[in-house]
Amino acid sequence: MPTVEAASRTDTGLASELRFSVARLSRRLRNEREPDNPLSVAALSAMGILFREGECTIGTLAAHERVQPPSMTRTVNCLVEDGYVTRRPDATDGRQVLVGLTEHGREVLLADRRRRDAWLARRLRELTPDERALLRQAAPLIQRLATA
Amino acid sequence: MPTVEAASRTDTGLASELRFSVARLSRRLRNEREPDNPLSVAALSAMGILFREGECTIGTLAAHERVQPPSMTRTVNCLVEDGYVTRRPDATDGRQVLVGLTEHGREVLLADRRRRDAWLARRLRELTPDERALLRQAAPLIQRLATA
DNA sequence: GCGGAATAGTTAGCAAAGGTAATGAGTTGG
DNA sequence: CCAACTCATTACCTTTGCTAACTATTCCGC
Repeated sequence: MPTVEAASRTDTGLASELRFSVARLSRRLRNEREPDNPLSVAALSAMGILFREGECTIGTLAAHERVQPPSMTRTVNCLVEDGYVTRRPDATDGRQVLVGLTEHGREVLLADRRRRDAWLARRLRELTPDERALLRQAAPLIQRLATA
Repeated sequence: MPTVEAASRTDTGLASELRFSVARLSRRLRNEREPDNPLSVAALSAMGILFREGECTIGTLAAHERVQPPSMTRTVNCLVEDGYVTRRPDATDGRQVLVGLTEHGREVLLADRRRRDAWLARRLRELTPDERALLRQAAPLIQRLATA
C-alpha cells in the first residue's frame, strides 16, 4: 500500500476524531457556564477581542468573529446598553465607529473568564501530569489549525 | 511558593488556553461547512449518534446531545420529513419512540462527514508528523474532558 | 385490578444569535 | 462635483435552544 495514501487515510481519521472531540468539548464548555451569567457567548467573545486588540471598528470586530456586520452591530448595542463598552465615531472617517471596553467591562470580562475556566481547570486536575503536559503542547497546535 | 498553588495556577492557565483554542477551532469548523449543505448542525450530530449507537429513543438522543426533549423532537421531525430517519413506537413501551437512520440518511451522513473532514485534514497536512502524533494523543483526552 | 404518580413525548410560545436585503451616511476618484 | 464605493444600521427571516402545559402510557401501592 502506498505510503502517501496510508498517511492521507490516517489524517482523515485524525481529522474526524479531532473534529468530534473539539466540537463536543466546546459544546460542553458552553453548557457549563453559570446559568445566571449576564454575558452571552457572542458578547463575551467580542469583549475578548476588544481586550486583546484594543479599540476596534464594528467591521473589524465582525471580521475577527467571522460574523456579518449587522450581527456585530446588535451585539455591540447590547454591550453599550449594559455599560460594558463605549462607541465613538472615528475622528478621520465619519462612517466608522470605534468600540472600546469600559473599565467595568474589563472587570466583568476577567471575572467571567475566571469563572468559566474553573470547570475546565477542575476537570484538568483529574488528569495525570503527563496528560496535562500533552494538552499544554496541543493547545497552541489547535489554535494554529483554527487561525490561518 | 507552595507547589500546590503553583500547579493550580498553571492549570488555570492551561484551562484558559485550551478553552480558547477549542472554542475557536470549533467555530471555524462550523464556518467551513459547505454553505449549500442540506444538513443543519443539530441534525447532523443527531444522525451521528444514531450512526454510532443504533436506534435510540427521543429521550436518549436528547440526553446524548444535552438538549431538552422538545428540541430533539423538532430535530427528529425535520429528519423524518427529509427521509433521513424513521420513527416507530417501541414494542413494549408505547410511550417511547424509536428513531433510526435510513439507508439514505446513512449515505448522506457519511458523505457530509467526508466533506467536513476535508478542510481539517488539509490543515493537518500542514503540520509536522510529530505535531500530528501529538494531536492524535490529545484527541481522546479532549473527548474525556468533555464526557464524564 | 384500579387509581394516582411518574415518565415519554409533543405542542405552543419565547429568546438568542445568526443570516440577507435594503437603506443611509460619509468618503473618494475620475 | 457627482458617481461609485464603503461602513454601519434597520427590518425581517431562520435556526435552535428553552420552559410550561398537555396527552398518552406505564408503574406502583393497596
